Amino acid sequence: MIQLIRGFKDILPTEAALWQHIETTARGLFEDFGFSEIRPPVMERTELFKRSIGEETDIVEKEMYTFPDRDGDLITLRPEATASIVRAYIQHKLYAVDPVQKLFTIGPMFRRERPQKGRYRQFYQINAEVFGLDSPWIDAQLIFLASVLFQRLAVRDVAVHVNSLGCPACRPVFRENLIAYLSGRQEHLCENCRRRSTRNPLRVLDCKVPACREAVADAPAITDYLCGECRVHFETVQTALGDQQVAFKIDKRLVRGLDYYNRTTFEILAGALGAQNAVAGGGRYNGLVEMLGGPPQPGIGFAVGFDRLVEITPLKAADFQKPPVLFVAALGDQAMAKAYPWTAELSLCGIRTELDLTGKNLKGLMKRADRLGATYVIILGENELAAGKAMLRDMTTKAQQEIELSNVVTAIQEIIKAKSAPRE
RNA sequence: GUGGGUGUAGCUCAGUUGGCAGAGCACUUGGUUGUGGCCCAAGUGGUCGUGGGUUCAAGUCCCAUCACUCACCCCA
Repeated sequence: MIQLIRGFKDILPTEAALWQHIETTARGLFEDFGFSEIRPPVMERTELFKRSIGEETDIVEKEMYTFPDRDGDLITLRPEATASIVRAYIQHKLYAVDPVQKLFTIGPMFRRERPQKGRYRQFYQINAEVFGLDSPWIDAQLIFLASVLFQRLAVRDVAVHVNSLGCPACRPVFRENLIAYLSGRQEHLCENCRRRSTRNPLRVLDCKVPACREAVADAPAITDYLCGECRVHFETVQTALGDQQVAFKIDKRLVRGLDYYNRTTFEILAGALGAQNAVAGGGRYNGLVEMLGGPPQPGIGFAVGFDRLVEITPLKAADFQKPPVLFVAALGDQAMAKAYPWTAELSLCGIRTELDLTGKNLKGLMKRADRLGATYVIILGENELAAGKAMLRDMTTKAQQEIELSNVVTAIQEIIKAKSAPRE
């Protein structure tokens, strides 16, 4: 048997219902806050990711699905969405229409890592990106949006971590100080961090090796080196979050893996996830648009790990299934010939109708209707045909009533709509 | 890329010292001529992940391999 590729997975019908619910919730939330959907392709020129994410990152160095196209051009399955969205913003000159663009997208990403809990080679993200705004209020709003999304999905026990990475004016100063600090304690650092301590010293701060954590416990904090503008920016973000009762923690070790971040960065962590505990992460990337050939417009965005969200929401897939409202039990060829057209009519009217074609006897059909969770069963057999009627059974009350075959479609519609209307 | 754990029916899992391949659930049929859930009975269903080795005999022991899984690393 041919099996699916390692690290990939099927979203089966029973789970897909919950996925749809999460997607609908996210979509509705973003739209209410003025975001529009964008759907970039899942493949791009390799160069795009190299330049945006950074040559020295793990993603680019060893995790991308990259291969030559027929003509020899290198193309890559996207490991994240921001690069593509920035590319689209530039390529279609969206900034010319309005530099301010608030966009979201939902779709699969690909990274060739070793699979484990909460980590797949094809995984899904909900992304939100905002271009053209440098205001700290939008930083806060994005963090707020992410936390509202979790609330709406009944997710509890998440921790919002925020930090500021400064800007080209202040980060270099911090960087120099950090390098100086690290050079004095090389012997306490792991092999990775020794290598990183000059090349990418900020990454040392979030190393999880206990010895490294200890060694950098009293390392200089970026927040002490912020320039005036960055300081005010960061403070305003905090004020806004506080005003909206978003609980957060300043995490001076939060530096994040992608090269393009500056100023605000944040992560949302969930305890229930095990080692892969980040459900969302993002930050500001002023300069990225320009670096990729666009105008100097600021940007900020975040990604939510869809698969991880599915794992931590207490919502149950079973609650989102859509069982048939009406199950049609037609006994015999004549009954089937009669039932077939009006069954389709009911479906076209928006009533979930299941015309059973298994050819079982009535007992078997009733059993099947029950298992499918049908609200009503309509029985059409020889007796009913002879009388010009069909028998409608309410599966919860067991009450049965006869329906005239002459106007069976409208009669059933009225009964079903009368019952479901009060719930609106 | 590196380590640990696990692979037996559709699902969840037993399987003793190496000695006939098992249970519960699900499914099919019947008990009930055309009425579901509960109950009872019978039945269907197996490349014991795969390949090799040891043995009179392997689900069980050995080697290899694949898959899944958890962790390292990194991130959503």
